[in-house]
Amino acid sequence: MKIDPTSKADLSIQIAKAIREEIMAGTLRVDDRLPSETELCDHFEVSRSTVREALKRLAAQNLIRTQRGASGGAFVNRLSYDQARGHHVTTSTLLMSMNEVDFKTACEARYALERACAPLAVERRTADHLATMRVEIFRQGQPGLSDESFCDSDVAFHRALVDSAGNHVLSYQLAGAVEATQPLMNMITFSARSREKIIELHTAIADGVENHDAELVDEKLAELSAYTLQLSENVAKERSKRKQS
Amino acid sequence: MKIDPTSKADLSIQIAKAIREEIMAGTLRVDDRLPSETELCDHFEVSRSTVREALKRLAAQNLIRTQRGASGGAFVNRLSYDQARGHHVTTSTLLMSMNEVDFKTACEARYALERACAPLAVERRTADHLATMRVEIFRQGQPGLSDESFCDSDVAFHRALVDSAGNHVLSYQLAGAVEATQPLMNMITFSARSREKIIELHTAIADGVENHDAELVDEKLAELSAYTLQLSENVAKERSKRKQS
DNA sequence: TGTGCTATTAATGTCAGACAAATAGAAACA
DNA sequence: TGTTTCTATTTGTCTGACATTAATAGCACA
Repeated sequence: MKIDPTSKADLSIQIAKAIREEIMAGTLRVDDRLPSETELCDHFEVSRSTVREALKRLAAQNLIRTQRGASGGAFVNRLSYDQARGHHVTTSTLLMSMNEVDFKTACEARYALERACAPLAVERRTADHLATMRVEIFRQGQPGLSDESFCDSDVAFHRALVDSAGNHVLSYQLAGAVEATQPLMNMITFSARSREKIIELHTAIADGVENHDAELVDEKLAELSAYTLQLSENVAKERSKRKQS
Repeated sequence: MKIDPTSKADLSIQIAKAIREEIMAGTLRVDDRLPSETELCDHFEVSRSTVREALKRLAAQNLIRTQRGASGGAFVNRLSYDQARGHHVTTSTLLMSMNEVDFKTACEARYALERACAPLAVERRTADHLATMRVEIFRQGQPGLSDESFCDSDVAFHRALVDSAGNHVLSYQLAGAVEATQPLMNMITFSARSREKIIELHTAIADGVENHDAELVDEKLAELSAYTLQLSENVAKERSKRKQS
């Protein structure tokens, strides 16, 4: 746990790196307490501000949490799936918006991954997951539902589908693909799409999951993908037409 | 862009959040310069240390970069796929090690996703991707190759496979699943596994990709998955046996 | 003896002010 | 014109102080 004083990198970066490596190597374990800021100052021979900036870097990655008061300090944080998912979605969203990922690419990735979950989902779905899916479908059919709420419900439906595969790792990895692309997709297509058509496909998917019919689910997901893609192309055409005129 | 002075959350957290939201909303765009630290102090009515801690939080997430000197400052960073991938792999690795994800879950998630890429990979693979795969297979066959190098080559092979799907979003999302689980899988199984068997499967996969034979690739990936799982079970049995004696 | 209040203490959070270092651009100079 | 020097601006680091929070030990009192 040393830093290189000759390096030109910022001290707080080096210190954050040193501590991060201890966490990843397992030297520092979950819920272990880090030395106090003052002790870290002595150890790394830097000022408290520098140590604090390093700790904030780690906190921003959810690697540590801090607590005030006597017997407080910085503790190695157990990375929860929820925290990690939130981060993952944020990053994925930014990645796509900043790099101007085209709709087709996002859509393709998203459905490819979601379809990979389908076989596991139909095998393991619980009554709970099924109920969530049905509830969301019901919501989607309510008249007067705002576009935004419809989007939210759409995300919740797909999340239930993914979660029903009963694999935390899979759910986490998919969150980035599904939840980050969904709003993008909704933004582009919700003006043009038919809720009835979506609800019909969602219902078929839920039925497939309920009856352990992997093929049906796969087929309907493919349809959903094709429909979404078709919509986006229509919207794009419409836009270029409007531009010309 | 305001913070709530009555909130009990740390100021630096609130400030980071405020700025992050501007980035996500698009008010601050890629390469835009943030106000200087002094200006941010004035705006949020906090001290410079607090502003700096907030900026470090954002920097830790690669949302901004900073530059010293006149006309320096903090700039909105374009999230590159590589940066994001690195982060994603780190987080995924920690998530799995901290939550003691069992091997079966990790393996299942990983191959489910990788198989989802196969159809696209066989369709779009370039000569480049194919060459990378062949090179890695060749490396894997070299006698005297260390276990570690074999692992690295294994990761490189699978990454080439995923990349050949020609979808950046997909590659990014898969990095977490493939690169984070691979070392775990290697650690557990490399003592017991047969390199010949792995190389044979890799070769079959490369052949399948070359000949646009999606079914073959899918089948061989399934075999690889089954073989890895089998190995891990043997290792587990071996261990429990040793424990008893 | 037990219980509730208080003082202590140790830790993080925030502030203020200073200097160091880097860097771009302006100014001076050859 | 090209080069060097100076200057202004901005981030990086240091120092020292005080505020806030929270556990704990000690004390007074029933």
